[in-house]
Amino acid sequence: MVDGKEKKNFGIKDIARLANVSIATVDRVLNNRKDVSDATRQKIKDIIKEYNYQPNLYARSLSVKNNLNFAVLIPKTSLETGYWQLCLDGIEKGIKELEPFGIQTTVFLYDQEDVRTFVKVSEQILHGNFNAVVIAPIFIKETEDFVRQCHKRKLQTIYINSDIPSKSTLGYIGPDLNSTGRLAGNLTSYLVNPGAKILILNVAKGLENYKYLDTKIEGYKEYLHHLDRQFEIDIADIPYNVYEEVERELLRKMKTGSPDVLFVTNSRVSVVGQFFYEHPEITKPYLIGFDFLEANVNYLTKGVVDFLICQRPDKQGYLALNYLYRFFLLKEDGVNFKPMPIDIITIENYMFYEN
Amino acid sequence: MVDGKEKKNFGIKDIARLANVSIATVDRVLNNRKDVSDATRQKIKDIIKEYNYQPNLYARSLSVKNNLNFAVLIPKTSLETGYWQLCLDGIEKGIKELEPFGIQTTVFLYDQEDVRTFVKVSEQILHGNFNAVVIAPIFIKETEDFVRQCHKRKLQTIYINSDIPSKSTLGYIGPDLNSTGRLAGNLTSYLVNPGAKILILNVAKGLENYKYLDTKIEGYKEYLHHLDRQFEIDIADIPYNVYEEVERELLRKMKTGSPDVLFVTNSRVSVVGQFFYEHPEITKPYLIGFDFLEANVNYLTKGVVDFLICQRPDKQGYLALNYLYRFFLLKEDGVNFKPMPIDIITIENYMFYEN
DNA sequence: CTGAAAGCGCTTACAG
DNA sequence: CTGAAAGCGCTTACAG
Repeated sequence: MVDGKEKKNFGIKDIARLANVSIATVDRVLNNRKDVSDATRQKIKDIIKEYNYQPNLYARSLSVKNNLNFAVLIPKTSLETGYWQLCLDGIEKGIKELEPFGIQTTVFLYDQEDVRTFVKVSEQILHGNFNAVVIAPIFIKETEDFVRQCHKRKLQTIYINSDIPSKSTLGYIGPDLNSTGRLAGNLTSYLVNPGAKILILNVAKGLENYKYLDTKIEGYKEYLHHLDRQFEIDIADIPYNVYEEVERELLRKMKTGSPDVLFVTNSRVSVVGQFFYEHPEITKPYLIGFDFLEANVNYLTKGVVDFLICQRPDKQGYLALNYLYRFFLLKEDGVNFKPMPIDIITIENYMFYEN
Repeated sequence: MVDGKEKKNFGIKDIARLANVSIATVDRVLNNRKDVSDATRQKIKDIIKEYNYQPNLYARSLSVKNNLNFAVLIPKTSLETGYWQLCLDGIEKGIKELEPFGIQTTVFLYDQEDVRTFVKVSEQILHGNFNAVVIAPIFIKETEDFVRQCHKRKLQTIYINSDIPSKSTLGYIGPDLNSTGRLAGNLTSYLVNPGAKILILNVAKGLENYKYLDTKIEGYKEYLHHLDRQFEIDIADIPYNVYEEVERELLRKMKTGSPDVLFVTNSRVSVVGQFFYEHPEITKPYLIGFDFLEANVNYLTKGVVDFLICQRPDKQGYLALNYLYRFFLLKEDGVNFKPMPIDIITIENYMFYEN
């Protein structure tokens, strides 16, 4: 090495030299440990400030023998709700990034149609040796019980995807559901004339977290009512997993005066898309729905779905792990509420989404 | 440390032990250096595969004495085009992340209204000791000259924000301009009836990179013509920096039959917003423009601007630095073309954008 | 073709 | 209250 004159980063050694102490003492000051006299502490702090010292996080990570274990508790993907796969993708990306820091993350999946599976895996987590758990709540009461147990055992918790009343220790990362509904209302308002017929389709009967869609619907209605344009708003509840039921309901609705806009409150918009694709004789209303799932994008490209509102489920999971990392390793504070961006996807920008 | 049983990461030492060689030899294989017999090389490769060895990038970064110097060459922010500040924000974020890796990045700003400033700083870069330069091209010819000089000196180049015909070595990260225009056309199509009057406002006369807006306009017209709905499309070129000119032109246009949609081809939509805000007596058409600038968002919240199409300028700069890091440190390949997401922002989702 | 040793910037017992 | 030394997982001259 004869590069000689190259500037090294200003590091802990330099501080020690300038302060006439050992690096161990500098380390004590940096990490706010005790056992340092006020005089030396102040001297070192001054030097840190003067030279604008920035710790090398990679060196820190390399030397610290962290033993962190994180758990992730989310629903498993089903055919009907490919949504959770996206969430898992982001989580897996996060897991890979944390591995080099010596952080082990274990994913636990539960069946969102079977509360017993939730209880079962949540107990596994309690008996495992975890420092924190990322939770996507579906079963409100059981999640509350679980979180209470976690806190007893000093297990940090953080919610993603949907918030519930009883608080986690580190907050919530996910969409603001009311705003999500309002945005759908906003888009709707550009599509129709005063007095238009609007049909809200809740293709969610049978899903446990069904209730949380109400917040979206409220936001939607609230926005439209506020415009005061005499819209005729109707709502239909349909089982989430039976195409025939959707078909029957839609055929019925279409007979009694076709709506101008169909607002599907969740990712099941592809089923509605399928209906209009298979019934080309029926004039298609504008169609708005949620989530960047393959089936949904498929009907978007066919021109059947007009707008998809998306909330980056992958980013939620990724960010949650990232926050845990920062909380434990960088000692930063928790989040409390991190609203995700709400994206509008059409046939002309879907191809650039999320890369 | 008496944690004893905790699993260490499987590392270079373990490979060395299993292969009965020294860690130096393992390193040679890992980094594809020569001076290793085929037999040992194969043995080591097998072990790497079998145990799915993942190098600790932070250890690597810590040990490697990299001497990388990057340059960034972008326009400086002006009152009229706060856009470049956003770009700079992302670049500064990237710079901070690269610092712990011992990478020094220097930002050079030029005046997009004065080509001499571009020539001047680009020469500084050539005489500095840089390994790569991130360029936001405005002056086509001068950029081409500069890039040619860079390549002579083995300086890697990468474009952001807008692409130009003569190639950089590492590609382009930015929006696809034609698609951006098409998306605006797509939104327009939802707002109007057949035969509607549409006015394209090119508030860019006097800007050097004026021409590149043509690509957007082409995409816009192309999309609308394709719909075959007898739209009446008009276009107006207006100086980019004089409100009075915008006012005069708009007053004139409004007299000869008010358009239904105004499409402003760049970030100057706030000036048009200002016009309608100051002329409440005039019926406002739908208003579509570009970029998440404070002034634009301001008129979005006032309900004057309807849609802002945004291309994450901060992310471009950040990604460009990230790619350089990966190219030099992780030895990954270049990009060639990385289209940015194209976002649609309205009064109901702007508050969650980009956090 | 191969290995022993030093070093990257930090943290962590341990000894005083 | 303080410091010397070992170690995190890699890379890099240097010696053979």
